[in-house]
Amino acid sequence: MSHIPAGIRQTQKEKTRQALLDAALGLLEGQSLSSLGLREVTRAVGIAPTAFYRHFRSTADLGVALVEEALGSLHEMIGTTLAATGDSDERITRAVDLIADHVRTHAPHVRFIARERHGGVEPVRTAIGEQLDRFAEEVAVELAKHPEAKGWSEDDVLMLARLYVDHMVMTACAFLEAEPGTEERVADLARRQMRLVSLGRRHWLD
Amino acid sequence: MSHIPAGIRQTQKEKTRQALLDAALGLLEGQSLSSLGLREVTRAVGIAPTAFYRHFRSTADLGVALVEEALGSLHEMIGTTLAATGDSDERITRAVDLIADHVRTHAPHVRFIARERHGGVEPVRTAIGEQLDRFAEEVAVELAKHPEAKGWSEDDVLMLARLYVDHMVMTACAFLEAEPGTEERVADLARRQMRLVSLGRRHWLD
DNA sequence: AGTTTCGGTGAACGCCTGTTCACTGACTAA
DNA sequence: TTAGTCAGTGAACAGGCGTTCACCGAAACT
Repeated sequence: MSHIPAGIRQTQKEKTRQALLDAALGLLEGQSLSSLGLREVTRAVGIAPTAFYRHFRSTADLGVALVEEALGSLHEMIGTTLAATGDSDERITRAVDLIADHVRTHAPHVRFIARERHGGVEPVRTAIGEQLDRFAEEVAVELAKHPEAKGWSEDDVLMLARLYVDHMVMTACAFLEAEPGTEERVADLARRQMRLVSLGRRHWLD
Repeated sequence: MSHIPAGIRQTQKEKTRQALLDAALGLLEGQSLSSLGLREVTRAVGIAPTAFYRHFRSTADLGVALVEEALGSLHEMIGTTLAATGDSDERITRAVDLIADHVRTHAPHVRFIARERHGGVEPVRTAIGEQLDRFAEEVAVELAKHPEAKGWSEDDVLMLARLYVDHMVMTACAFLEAEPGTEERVADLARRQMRLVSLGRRHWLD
């Protein structure tokens, strides 16, 4: 008997909710959230359309939940990656490999974020923007710890952090759209771009 | 009597076609192309739904036409901007101002491109991707002309060009989402990021 | 054991959609 | 002047949509 109830009822509800999220994510591989129908999702799960309302107020609400699922778990990953040791090139290689891996294992999630970041559903756009802002702040904190950040203004650190985060998103999108077999070309491009940025970083205070 | 006929008929058809594009662009401020209905567009123009087919095969077809309208005219602008004289900082300032201006005067077009670049309609995604590829190549040609490109491999020039183009798109999106009054902060961030990239560029061959 | 809670149901509401078809009537070309 | 072209029409079809409501039955609480 656990302290948290987690009865049969709550468990089933969570399972159905997850099924709805999974089904929606699948359907969203080929369309945008603003054209995703509630009936479409419930049909894919095998429940009545009305049951949808027991879990989400609307498809926009479901979208926000998907943002959480797609990006919520990435915060700690970013922290540990940046805190890792190694010289600049090693860290760049590791970062790009990590992005490639993540896109490979979570393609639908990444596609959803790329699509809805500037998509037609305002609450979802906002949710993604907030998550990316958080990423940038977290990256900034890690960058500030590094000895290379000595003499940098707080604003300039954040500027660099945003550049890294946006480049990360850009790279993820490039992997997503890469024809099978051309991923290494994308990775090589991303690494060289990051190397150039790192070079600029080292000479920022000249 | 012009050599090109351009009779009353053809003129009217072109006018209606443009009205359809304009109406669609307006409707697309609040939704994605994949959820845009053909009836919705014709209703906004004030013609029968069936008349839509006289101009476009589908809404995807209309989307591709919108890509042409939004990006087709930008090629020469990019060329002249990069060919302009001035030191690095002046050129950066001018480029960012140009982006800000363009977003101000063509917000719906920019929003459409941002939204559909990774949107749910494949032909439109492809059309945007092709235009951005062309931009990158054109930027690469201009960069190669510059004395700073001495000793650079062709591949590295293209790498830098892609970074500039993607940063341009990123900046345009940032202007789009900037709260009124915060545009100068966005511009300042973009300029510093470009300055850092330019710094990396200068030390690439060290 | 009795009562309440609540995830899921199925019918029904009014409205929307893309596409077809035969059609009209102003412009065009002979 | 006559014949043809063709942008735009309006009705009809067969479906889709989001949302409402009263209802069921098993789990949860007392």
